[in-house]
Amino acid sequence: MKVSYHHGELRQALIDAARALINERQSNDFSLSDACRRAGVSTAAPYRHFADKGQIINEVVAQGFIDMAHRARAEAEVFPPGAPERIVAVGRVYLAFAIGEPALFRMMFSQHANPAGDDIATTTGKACFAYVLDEVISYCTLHRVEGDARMIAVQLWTLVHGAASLTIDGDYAKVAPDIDVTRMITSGAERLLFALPRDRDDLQA
Amino acid sequence: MKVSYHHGELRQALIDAARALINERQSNDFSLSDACRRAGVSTAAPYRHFADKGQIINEVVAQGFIDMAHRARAEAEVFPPGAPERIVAVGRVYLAFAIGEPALFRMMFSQHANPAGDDIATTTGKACFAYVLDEVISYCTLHRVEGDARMIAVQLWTLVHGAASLTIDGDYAKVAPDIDVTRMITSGAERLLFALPRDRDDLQA
DNA sequence: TGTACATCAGTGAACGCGCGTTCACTGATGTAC
DNA sequence: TGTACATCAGTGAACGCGCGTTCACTGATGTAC
Repeated sequence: MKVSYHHGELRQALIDAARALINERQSNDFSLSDACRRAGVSTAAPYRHFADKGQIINEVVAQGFIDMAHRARAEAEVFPPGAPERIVAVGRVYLAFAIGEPALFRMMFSQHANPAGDDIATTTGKACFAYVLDEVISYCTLHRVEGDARMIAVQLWTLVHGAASLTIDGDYAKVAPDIDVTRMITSGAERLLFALPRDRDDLQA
Repeated sequence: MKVSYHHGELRQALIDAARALINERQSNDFSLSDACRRAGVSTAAPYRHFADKGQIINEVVAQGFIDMAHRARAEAEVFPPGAPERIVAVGRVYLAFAIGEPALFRMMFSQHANPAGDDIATTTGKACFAYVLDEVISYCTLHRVEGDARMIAVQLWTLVHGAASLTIDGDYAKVAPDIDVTRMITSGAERLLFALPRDRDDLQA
């Protein structure tokens, strides 16, 4: 029930509406007018709170990163530092986030940073990525995993990110519909983390 | 020089124009009118060759897949069957394609297939993915690589795809600007292909 | 506690814009005889 | 080889649409005295 002329929480309401629209339409080109309709205000109202549409998108992306990092942390911190389950938890949250809000996920990862790189979306994105990498690096350090910990962390991130992308874009379904994505990631992560390289000629071109 | 009233190659010219615009604007929402301008025809002309804008997009995506598969094949077939360089070549082409035409790459992989899945974009996409997987599977089979060849193939695909995505979206730059993507992929691929699992408790949750 | 008033957060109408698509048309092309 | 004519591949003007944004405005809120 609308009880007063002033909305009170319009800023956040518009961000929420935009996020909902992005997810419903599975597309990043939601319209600001739609978001206003959903929030129950006129199309001019947003300009009290945002400079333009782009700023709302930035805010939505930023909140996405905050949510994702928050969920990952919450799931990981159940386990003690160094527990392998922490890495599994982070990966699971990453994949679940992509499946839960695919269009938002795509937007989060395809914002080309402004040159300065100091907008809210870039900042929160960096923090989120850094956390993901840190979990793996901590694990590697604690367990003296062989190899460059930072590179292994990037490899795990890349594997999970690729799996999330190919899943939500329906590409696995086209050519490997039977694949169990979680199992695929887990087995890949094991090999990346724990593998002893065989003594053989390698892939170096 | 326009020599005749009839264009002659308008169909392909429009596809080319659309592809060029997609790449120039780094965005999938190019306008059909722009493509017409570029091809030097009126905005009504496309409707002699295509039902609607969507059909042009499908065609662009399909040609993208055909190009990518063609290039990968060309680079791979320089080496004899079973050579590890074949896999490297396919991965290199995959990454180079993404870097060369990032917006097209994104469109290719985020077309949600129509329910029937029988449009040209889906068909060529399947063929392209299948070829990528087959290269790895053949290698694994020939060299009796330990583990499920199909799963390893999907893991390599996923790793390369993730790397391509994170590269073109500028995400590595945010948090690991020093990473050498090619080296990261190569080292990851080696571990995925040649690793002997260590005897230890694993990541199974 | 009451009141005057500055500030704030909305309204609703309008704008210019570029879009995808349709329409009746016209000039070029290819073919049958 | 020449001609009549059906077909084809364009034109250019117009359409309706929804968009992001601006504008002058108004009603609600909060505060100083």
